[in-house]
Parts: sequence; C-alpha cells; structure tokens
Amino acid sequence: MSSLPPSRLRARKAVLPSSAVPDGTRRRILEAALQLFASRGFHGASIRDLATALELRPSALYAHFPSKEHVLAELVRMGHEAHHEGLRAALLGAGSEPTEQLRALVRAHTLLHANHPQLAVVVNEEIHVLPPELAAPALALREQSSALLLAVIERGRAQGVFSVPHAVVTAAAISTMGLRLPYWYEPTPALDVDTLAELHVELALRLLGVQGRP
Amino acid sequence: MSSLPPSRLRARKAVLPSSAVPDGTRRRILEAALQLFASRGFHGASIRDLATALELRPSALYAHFPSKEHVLAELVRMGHEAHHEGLRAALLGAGSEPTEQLRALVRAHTLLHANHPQLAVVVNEEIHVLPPELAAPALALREQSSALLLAVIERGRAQGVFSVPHAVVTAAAISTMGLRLPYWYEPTPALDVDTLAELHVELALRLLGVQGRP
DNA sequence: CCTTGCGAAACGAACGTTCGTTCAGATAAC
DNA sequence: GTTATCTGAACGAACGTTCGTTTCGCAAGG
Repeated sequence: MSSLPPSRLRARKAVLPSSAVPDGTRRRILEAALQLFASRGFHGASIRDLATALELRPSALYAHFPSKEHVLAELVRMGHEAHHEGLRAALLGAGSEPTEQLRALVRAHTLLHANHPQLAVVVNEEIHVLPPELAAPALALREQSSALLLAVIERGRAQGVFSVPHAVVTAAAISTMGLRLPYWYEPTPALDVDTLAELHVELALRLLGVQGRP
Repeated sequence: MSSLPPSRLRARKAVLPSSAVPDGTRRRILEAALQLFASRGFHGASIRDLATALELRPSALYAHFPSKEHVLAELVRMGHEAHHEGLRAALLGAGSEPTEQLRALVRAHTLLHANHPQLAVVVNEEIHVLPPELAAPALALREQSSALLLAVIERGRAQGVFSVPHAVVTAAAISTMGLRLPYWYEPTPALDVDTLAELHVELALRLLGVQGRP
C-alpha cells in the first residue's frame, strides 16, 4: 500500500534550485551536504563525511559556515524560499479562475518536488533538528504556501466550481501527492516530470469534484 | 501548500499496535524507543536518552536487545507486520466488488496511520539506517501491501468500475494520503479518526473516477 | 622581470564531549 | 541457589569544533 524508496536518493546528484548561490566552495558544500543529508539524514552524515565527499579536511568547512547546523539551515531556507516563490509565480501567471489557479499550483508543486527530490526530503524531514530560531522563517513560509492552496479551494467552492466534503483534508491530499514524490518517483521516458505534473493536475481536479475535463 | 508539523510528535505517548509483545521491560523499551525515534530520529536519540526515559542505566538495555539497531529493527518489523496484516484482514472482510475492497483498504490504511503516527514515522523514515539484511523483510512486506492496492485498482479498471489515467500514480496518491497523516493530523472532536477515514475513502473513490456515491 | 606582501583558503593536529557497547559484580525474585 | 535483571565503571571510536601554520594566486614596488 505504500511506495518503496529506491535507496533514499543515494544515486542521483543533488541540484540546488536557486541560482542565487554563486559558484565556488560554498555552493559545492551546500550541494554535497544536500546529497548527504538527503541520503543519510542530518545526524547520520558527519562533518568528516561531508569533507571527504568534497575532498577537503573537516576544518576547511568552517571558513564557509559557522557550524554544521547552519549548513542545514541554509538548505532549509533555500528550499522553502524556492517552493514558495515557485507557487507564487505560478499563481501570478494563472488567470482569475479557481480551476486555472489550481492547475498552476499543482503543476508547480509537483515539478518542484520531482525536480529537486533531495531538497524536498531534507526540508521536510530535517527541519526538526534546527533550533526554533533557525526553523521559524521556514515554517512561516510553509504556512503561507499552505494558505495559498486553501484560499484557491475556498474561492472555487464559493463559486460553485469545486465541491469538496472537507477543504482542509482535501488540501492535504493534494499537497501530499507532491510531497511524497521523492520517495517513489524517478523520471523515466515513460513517465517524465511534465506528464506526471499533468496527471497530478487531473487527480487534484478529481478530488475537487470538477466534472468536465479536456 | 504543505502541511505544518506540530513538533514532530513530541507530545503524544507512543502506543504499540501489536498485542504480540508481552508486558514487561522489553515492551517498555520498545515504546520509549518508538517515542524517541519518532521525535528525534534514530541517530538523534541516544542509548542514554532512551535509558533516561526508562529510568534505567544504559547497560541495562543490553539484557533485552543486542544493540540499538536491533531495537529499531524490531519496531520496523512490527510496524510493517501490523500494516500488512491490517490490510489483509480488511480485504478479507470486504466482498468481491472492487469498490468495497477499495473502501476497506483505504479505511484500514488511514486508521492505522492515524492511530499510530509515531510507528508510521519511524517505519518510513528510519528504515534506511538498517543494514540490508535487517531491512529486507520489512521491504518485502511493503511490496506486498503496495501490490494489494494496485491489484484492486487493476481489477476495478478491468471491470469498468474505476477509470484512472495512470494506475501507479493514482495508487501512489491514495497511499500517500495515509502516509502523510502523522505530519499534520491530530484527532479532534471536530475531525475524529473515523470521520477522517471516511473522508479518505470518499477522496480515493473520486481519484478512481467512481461516479455515484451515497 | 623579479621580488615582496597580503588575504583567502585549506591543512594538520588536537580539544573536550558524546557515542554505542562491554563486563564484573550487586540485587532481587522464586 | 539458581536465574533474570540492573548497576557502575570503563572502553575505544567517532563526534563537532578550534587553532596555529602552510599554501597559493595575485597585485604592487623596485
């Protein structure tokens, strides 16, 4: 009934979504840490593991980050920022109709999680190890992103285009389709990311009780 | 767009699903470990933390388990066993119609995850730290459970009662509704576990394109 | 053209702490 | 008096982190 994890993303190379981080050692550290934290967890990956992956000595890392926790905090921050920005942009590009807005949201949400599975895993599983002051900004963004979807659903319901028995549970179901992607999905020619995104759009509309579909 | 974690299940007391474990220190260890592993992760919770929670000295644990890893392995094994047994029993209790079988599967799946959130989290997040020989039996059970759902969907599709654009993606969506529950759901009078299970049944049927519903 | 000086980056070694685990002996129950 | 359980002390290993030193690219000065 559940979906099987390939081997927790050990294989694929980690890619940062944001181009805001300039090339250089700092970026290399973030990418290697992303890969390690995603595959072994924050506590399961040591500073020495990270240094080895980078062909550096452990002490060299401290010229770029004040602590191991701050590396994670930066990844978590970037992940939430990219996610929220992606959703916001998608919503802006859609029209005013709830159905189109929902299509845009689900498409963006799915593409982000399918294209950056490691970041999704780290953001969602390891944010708990951060002290509250480092986690707070990310949690605030998360709340905002969640509200975006719920607002679209409520508006569609008010207009009579959506019919849902329970908005919050339905929103959770839609959001979850994307969130769990890193644990089972791998792009193949038979099921590429764009096809997957359209499938999720279709499924989300079904959950919202939208009848006529192209 | 995502759902916010309360504080990773720190609050609630952990409950083992299986009555197969007799009362006694061994059971107390498993329950305390379940709570700790769920809230801090396997690597984030030390043997000393576990011993403190049990008001024991660390060395006392080794009279009951050969290693920390074996405690986790036992939890993972129990979790997968309870899950698979729950699904199997649900299917047996349902008739031969795919719709009824699906109702039963989703209901059981949701109830298990809603009633045992800590076990769900540990089983799904920490299985990766186990060496392959300890994880293999659980992974085999997981594959079987996953196949149960897919088989029902395929049968329903063959009979014309379900209409899905992509069986695997749809199965993943259904399964995922339950899997993510521990991260956002908490039972309240307004939304108790049985109501939630019925909502998930309704949503799953929508995903499968079932039209007429009571 | 060569030398000098400088700042950033990485090294090498070590720190104090915590980790999982072991084991001989005390304790309690039947 | 045997058996099951727990204690107290200790083990080596691994942890995150610090710090003084070394390396290196490059611009300025003679």
